[in-house]
Amino acid sequence: MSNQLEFRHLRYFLAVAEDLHFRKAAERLYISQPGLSRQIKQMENDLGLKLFERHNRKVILTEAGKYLKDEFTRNLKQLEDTINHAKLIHYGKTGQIELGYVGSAMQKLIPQLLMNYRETKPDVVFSLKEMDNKKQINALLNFDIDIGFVRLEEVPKTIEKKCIKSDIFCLVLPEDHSIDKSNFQDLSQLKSESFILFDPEYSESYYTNVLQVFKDSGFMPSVSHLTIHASSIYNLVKNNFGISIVPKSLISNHIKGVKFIELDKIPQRTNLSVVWNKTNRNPLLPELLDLILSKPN
Amino acid sequence: MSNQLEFRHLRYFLAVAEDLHFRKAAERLYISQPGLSRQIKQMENDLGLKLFERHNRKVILTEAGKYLKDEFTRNLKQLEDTINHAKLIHYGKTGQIELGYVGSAMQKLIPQLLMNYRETKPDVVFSLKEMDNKKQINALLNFDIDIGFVRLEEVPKTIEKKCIKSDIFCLVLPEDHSIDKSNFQDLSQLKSESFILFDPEYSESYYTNVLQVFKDSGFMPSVSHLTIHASSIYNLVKNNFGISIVPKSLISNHIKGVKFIELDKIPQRTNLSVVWNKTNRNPLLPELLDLILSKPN
DNA sequence: CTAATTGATTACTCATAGTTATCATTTGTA
DNA sequence: TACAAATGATAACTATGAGTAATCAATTAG
Repeated sequence: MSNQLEFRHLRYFLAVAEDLHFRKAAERLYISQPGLSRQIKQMENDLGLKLFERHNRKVILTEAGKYLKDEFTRNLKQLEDTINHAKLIHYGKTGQIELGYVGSAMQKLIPQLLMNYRETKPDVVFSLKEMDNKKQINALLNFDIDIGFVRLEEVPKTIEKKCIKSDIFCLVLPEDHSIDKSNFQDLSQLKSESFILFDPEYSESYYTNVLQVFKDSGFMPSVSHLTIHASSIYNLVKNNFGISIVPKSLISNHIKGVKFIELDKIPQRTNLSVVWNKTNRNPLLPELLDLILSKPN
Repeated sequence: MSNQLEFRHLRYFLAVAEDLHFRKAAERLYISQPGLSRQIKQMENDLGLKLFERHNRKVILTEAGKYLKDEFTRNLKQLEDTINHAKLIHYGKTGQIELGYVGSAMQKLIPQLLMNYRETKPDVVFSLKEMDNKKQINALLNFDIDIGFVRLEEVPKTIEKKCIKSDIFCLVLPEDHSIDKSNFQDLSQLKSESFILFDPEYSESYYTNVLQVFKDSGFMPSVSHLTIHASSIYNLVKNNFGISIVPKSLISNHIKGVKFIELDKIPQRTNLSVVWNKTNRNPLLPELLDLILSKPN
């Protein structure tokens, strides 16, 4: 079904939809009227719906036809823009950057970065893909992305890495928890709690880093839930399913029902790094890296 | 240029872009390798750019090719969604409504209307077109739109009209103008000012209505600027190019640098009306009209 | 050094887009 | 009422070009 559909059909359909007149449309398309009639009919069969109501001496669009007229017009226009942009890329006038990131980098960093970059290079197309640390490294090696934002300490030799943000950890507690900033001294106060942590599947090295925090406090936590999204953690904590530890940068102002305590005494930090492939030849990459690395981290 | 391009080419290109291997891709597409090679080459000629770098024993995407891979994938996906939606329309499961409006109706009314409607019929596609009063009437007669929002008193016989909002006028003055709510009594206080008004080209009947306001106050205003957008009026007034009169509904909360005085004493109102074609058979229309007309205006 | 892998080239064939000629139906008009 | 013009559908034919099989050239692996 709808596998024989070609652009030709769309062009023909749009011509008829505009003129509502097969002969005129055929003339405008430089083909014969019977040929046009047949193509439209074939298209109708193919899509499994009637595009036109043929009355004795007039042709009108069906409801579905009206809808498709608008959508196909948009679609062809978009395709044309796409091709023009591809030509710009081909002739080195502009380009695109494929960017991978772990969810936590989307909080503030990447939106800001894109806004800054867009000021100087408004034509560049960004393609954003949320992926975990491992996937980003693989994607860099295959040139599927040009640049990544990861929480990793170790990367392969061909991958370059530069830390751009060092974050302290924060405790996440339900709003009415007995411990708060005034009486908190040490993590060991919480050894009997159950914890909600980021899934090690998502970032191995982040997980071991967090576990080290507990080890340093002299206990191993009982882990009740593993999750991938910070918002799930907040929800679970709010509803008393456990408590958690997250990097400070994952905290935004408007999170209701939980409270945070900064763990500024412990040595562990979670580092957000830019990573890229040394052998990547994307001409836009050096400038983008300059922009990122020139920032006061 | 790029007029021979067909969906076939996109499908073939995407297959090769995914496999980076002509033979495997050809197999997957159930065609022979030479056929595939030729189609890709033809596509490259047609677009005027190289999609792949063919090395001795490996094929890689060019920058433009990478970009096109993403875009074409998106495009085909979108097209598929479009066709599925058209089928829903065809089988009467849902539909689309083409809606025309004068700019001033976009302020609050239409967004709210759409939000209300979407609650009950989330699948219906709205196609919004800003058009002046005359164009909307024509579009209704040609069934190019299903419903319109106009400021008109007279409409043709086949067009139905119902007033949904009656607005008083407001004076628009620069913030530091000597006249304000406390000392304003009558428009004739402003007979020596120059006025910025909506272009009669955009709405004849609105213009004559406004002129009647002045006539009733015993003077004809000197008109310094004509414009189509309310925001231009506010900007011009702010910068002391003149003062103006606008319908109250065009005023939003966050307009800086100007002040407004309601003209609640004068009899003129500017009416916003829904208009539709009696003979329109769009099955979604009656329900939409119900929703609009049931509202306390 | 041979065998396997891979994309390009060449010469063929066959499916189908497009053509010409014609029909059926309707509408406007003499 | 009859005749000419208009409009889309149908049928039979043609020719363009998508797809094929066979082969080549270049490279890599064992």
